[in-house]
Amino acid sequence: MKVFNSMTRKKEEFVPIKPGEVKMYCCGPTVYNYIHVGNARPIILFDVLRRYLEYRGYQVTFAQNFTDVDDKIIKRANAEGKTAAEIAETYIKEYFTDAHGLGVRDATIHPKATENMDAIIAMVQVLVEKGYAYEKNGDVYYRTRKFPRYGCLSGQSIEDLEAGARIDVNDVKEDPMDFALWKAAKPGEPYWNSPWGNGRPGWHIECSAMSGRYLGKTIDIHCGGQDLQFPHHENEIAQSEAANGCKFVNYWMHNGFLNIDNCKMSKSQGNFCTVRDAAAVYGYEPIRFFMLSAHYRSPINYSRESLEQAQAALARLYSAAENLDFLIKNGAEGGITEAETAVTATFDGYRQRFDDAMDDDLNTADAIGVLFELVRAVNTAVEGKPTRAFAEICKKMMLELTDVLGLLYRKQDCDLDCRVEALIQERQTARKAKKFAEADRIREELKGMGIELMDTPMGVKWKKI
RNA sequence: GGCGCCAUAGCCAAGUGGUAAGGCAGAGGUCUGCAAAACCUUUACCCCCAGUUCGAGUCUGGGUGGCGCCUCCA
Repeated sequence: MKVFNSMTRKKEEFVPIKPGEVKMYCCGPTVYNYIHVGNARPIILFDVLRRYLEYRGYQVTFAQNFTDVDDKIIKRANAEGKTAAEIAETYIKEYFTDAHGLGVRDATIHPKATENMDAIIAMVQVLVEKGYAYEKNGDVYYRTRKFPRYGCLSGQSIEDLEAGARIDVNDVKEDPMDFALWKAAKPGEPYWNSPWGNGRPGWHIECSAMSGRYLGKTIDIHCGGQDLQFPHHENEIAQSEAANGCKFVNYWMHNGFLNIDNCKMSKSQGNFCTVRDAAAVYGYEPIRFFMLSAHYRSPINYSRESLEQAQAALARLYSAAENLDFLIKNGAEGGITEAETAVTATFDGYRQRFDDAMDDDLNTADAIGVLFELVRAVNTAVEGKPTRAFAEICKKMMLELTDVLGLLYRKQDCDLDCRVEALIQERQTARKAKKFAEADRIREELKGMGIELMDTPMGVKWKKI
């Protein structure tokens, strides 16, 4: 498998540190609000990366943190008269509602900054002892000039970075590029005890500390949005490598932005749309499909049209899958025929092309193309009256690929199923008696329930619209 | 100022130098009591100009147009 490494800016063959195992870390959300559609992009994408690695036989340990102490959380807590912990807890819960809705599996571990203060403080201490950090009035700052590789990820020297830096008046710091590892507590803020007095961690240190604690000093893959490349990931490198004295990350992966009206969607710009709101209009799964329909490093534009196209494309997938379910119940008995065997013989080719696409830096768009080609082949092969056994093999093949992408996870509603089946029976009776007006009336009634019927030689199929 | 990205059909979007995947939308057809789904057919001067090459969407240079990071941000 090849992945584009943001550090070297090249596609590289992926070689894990330990054969058969992958340690990956993804920067998770700061929990002060519902996640927006832009936040969902890395969450979905790296869920697919994890699924694909597992599909290829790797044992994956995947850590995704929650930043649960931070200025924005504190600000919101104060505004609502709650504690920061309450705000964080609320939005962690909401995060999981959205993530599960989007078909995202839980990471192996979801560490929280507040539950890892010991590791964070210990790491800051090491940095101070090694001379990479200094304390000033209860704050601790990282001395960027002490770390020669600073800027390696963003491809910039400290001088270049400073030249473009916006005004940052802070007499406390030795250098404008220095960043906070620890912040002295201000009145009304949550704090923890430390060798430098009461305070809380800076944003960057938690990822270094938790990545080290849960995955080890050197990890295989570290991922996140492109906007984290600088300064967040740059700072993580500086912290981890200075403290641990070894390479921090072998492969850096960054996803492109999600735009809205061709502008970056971000909370700070206020042009964001929450996953919750988008899902209310389009459903969760089309959001996932939309994200995977383009390459992860390209910018994508969120729009009504894009989401509606994703809905329609997904409907084709569901329609094929449900068609197969129907045939598994109603198809011909007996072993698969010669003609059917000829079709299943082609399946390895689809799988291979799918894998090739995913191997090429996670080309999900290409992989989806292969999936649709498979769908057409299956749809064609299944015309007439196929055997149940054949339908079953086709379904299995299809699910094998959709599972890697995390698609087709929509649940069945058993209660609804029973009512629908009963009405379909009534309509069939009417049709046999050639009472077409009555039959059409029932079809309309079902349509009102969001159910669409399809008459076939093998019986009536139905689906949710 | 520094670093970097993108430009493929009406729309979305892949594409190891050998005359363009896939999806959506549109048109025609097959099937159907009527439908729906499905299937078949159909839709591309690959932003412009040079260059390298037997051959370029794909490489090089130069334009034009759009975008990102250098500040909290997925």
